[in-house]
Amino acid sequence: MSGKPGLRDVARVAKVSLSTASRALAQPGLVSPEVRARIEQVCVELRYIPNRTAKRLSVDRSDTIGVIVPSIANPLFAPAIDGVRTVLDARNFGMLINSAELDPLRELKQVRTFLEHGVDAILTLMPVHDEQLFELLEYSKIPAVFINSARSETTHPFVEHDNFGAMRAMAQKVIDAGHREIAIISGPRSSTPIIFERTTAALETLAGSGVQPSLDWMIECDYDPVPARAAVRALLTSGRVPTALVCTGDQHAAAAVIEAQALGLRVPEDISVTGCNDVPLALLCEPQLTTVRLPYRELGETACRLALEMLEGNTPQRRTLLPYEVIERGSLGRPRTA
Amino acid sequence: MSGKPGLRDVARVAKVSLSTASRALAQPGLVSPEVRARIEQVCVELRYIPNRTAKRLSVDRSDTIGVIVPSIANPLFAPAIDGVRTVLDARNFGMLINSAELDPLRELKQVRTFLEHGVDAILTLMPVHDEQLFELLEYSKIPAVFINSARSETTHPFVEHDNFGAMRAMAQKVIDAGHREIAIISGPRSSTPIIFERTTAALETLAGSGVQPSLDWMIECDYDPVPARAAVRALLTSGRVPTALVCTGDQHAAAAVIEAQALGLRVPEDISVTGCNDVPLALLCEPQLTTVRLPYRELGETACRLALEMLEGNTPQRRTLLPYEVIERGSLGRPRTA
DNA sequence: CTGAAAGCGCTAACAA
DNA sequence: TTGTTAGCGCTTTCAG
Repeated sequence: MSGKPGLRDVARVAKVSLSTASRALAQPGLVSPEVRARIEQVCVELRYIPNRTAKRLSVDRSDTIGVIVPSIANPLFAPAIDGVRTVLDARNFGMLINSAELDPLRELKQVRTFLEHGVDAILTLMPVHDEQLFELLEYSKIPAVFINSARSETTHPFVEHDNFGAMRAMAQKVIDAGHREIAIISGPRSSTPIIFERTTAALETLAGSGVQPSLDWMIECDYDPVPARAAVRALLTSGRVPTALVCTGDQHAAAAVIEAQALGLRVPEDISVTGCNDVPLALLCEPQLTTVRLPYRELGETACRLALEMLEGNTPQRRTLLPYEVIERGSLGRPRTA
Repeated sequence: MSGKPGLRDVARVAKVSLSTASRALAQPGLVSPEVRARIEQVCVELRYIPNRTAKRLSVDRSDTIGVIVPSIANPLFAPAIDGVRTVLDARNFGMLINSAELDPLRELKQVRTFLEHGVDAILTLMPVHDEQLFELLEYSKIPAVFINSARSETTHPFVEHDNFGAMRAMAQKVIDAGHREIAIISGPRSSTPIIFERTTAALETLAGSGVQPSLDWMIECDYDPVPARAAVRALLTSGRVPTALVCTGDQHAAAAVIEAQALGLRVPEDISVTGCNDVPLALLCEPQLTTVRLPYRELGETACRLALEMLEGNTPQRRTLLPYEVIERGSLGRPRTA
């Protein structure tokens, strides 16, 4: 009774056996009301704090799930993580989180660490994975769900945005508005399949209307404001100016609006701009961004629910595609010549 | 040997005792090289994954720390969390994270959960706390460090930005530029002491130069783009227009720039705007924001280091004040009349 | 340098 | 309904 009180102490003080005390807390129904009340009473008197580590060791369940994100700092993932947290919270589960910094080998290592820590399931938002990861997951038989990185070769459930559909819809809007002189601004296409998917969707959609952006109208650049703005400026100051800028992310779109205006172009009268994701920034722009909303919070919530379902022994659907929604605001208009 | 291999299996295959196997991994120096090599060999053959839960139970150390944030979604905290992660990563520690949603009672509950999970230390970014929290922390004797919420009554180390100094410096710059007609835009002052501190610093600095903003030039509003813009618009369209807008956050400043421009005012020629924090958004504005940089990543890093130091038995300094840096960009100029 | 044995705090048969 | 007992997988004295 020197250190922290354990269940053993509770039992002694309440004059019951260790197992009765254990049951009183875990399966209250199996203990007589009076005894249970007494035990609960003693718990607060002694300020008993259950030791989950010990519990975990006997039941081989940690009530904790591990989440791997490509980067904690990316604001896009914040709502997704928060979605996970929300559903975990309701179940009193803990969340171990780690950032793989976009490095598949780091992800692999982190999964191993999660395994050591005994997480019950793993969620990953990494866009690409190392081959060994799948082997490890299969070997350890731990439930895992993949967010935004489909794997046709494996059986793990995955949930993703309809990136293709979203971008196609957005591009179609631009076409429908009458634009034909269209430039595309995307993030580094090689970095993640998602950006590649969005770019492809845009391109295919334009092609469907006979529009084929020239190479210098297909820009890849980083998301930081400075390089993004520089890229837009370069595009807008070197020769022919498109009537519309289709961006694969709101960051780029915002940079485009700002930079276009700085060059004296009016948005959308002189040039239209569209984004993707619908982050808060889209509302800060003037005009506000016409964009496609992609539900990031739901991404996390859904993935987490799938994982919990697996923990209960069910086999959830393998693929979950989250819907998009085109949000029409002010940054898309008709081209001047139309 | 049916389920996952344990250290016991490793030992058997390597033909050594359980304790030798344990030592080989934990204190390699105490085991003869040949034996150690054999054991390590077997570990990979068997794909042995150490069980930290078991280890934790015997050594009463989890190599995990718990972090509580007011909100995961707030992009300001992301770098701080990432800072924590970075230093934890280097030590192979895990991070349990939770959001208290700005509710001190939730924080209390989450600390309790962390305690159950056996975290070695706790970091909290919550701005305010419930009284019981301190009692619980003291009772459980767990190392805890407070981020951005100083508590003179307790002995826990805390690290914070020099919010007062930062805002005073920024306000002084505005005064020095010649402004006297100054409005202040802040977040809900009651929500967190930090905002209150910044506002107070600004106010006191202005007062030092005999400037006393009228009540309708002291605006409190939410951080979301829409309410922020609305608030700025109201300010700018109702009577006298200030020559400078001092904002306690870049979000507000960005909204101010946008909205001022939408009303036909030039920044900084007609109206100057200053921010605080120096988030990426500051670079997206045109002109870019003159602001004060507050190191969020370091906030997390430092706090985490302090916690680790405590874990090693040291007693780190109680207060750590992080430096600010005024960043002069384009949104602050001289007033037109000056 | 290596092995045997005693737990860490809790759960879960199995008995009573 | 309650108690007894045997672990969960690992670390760690204490001997050898």
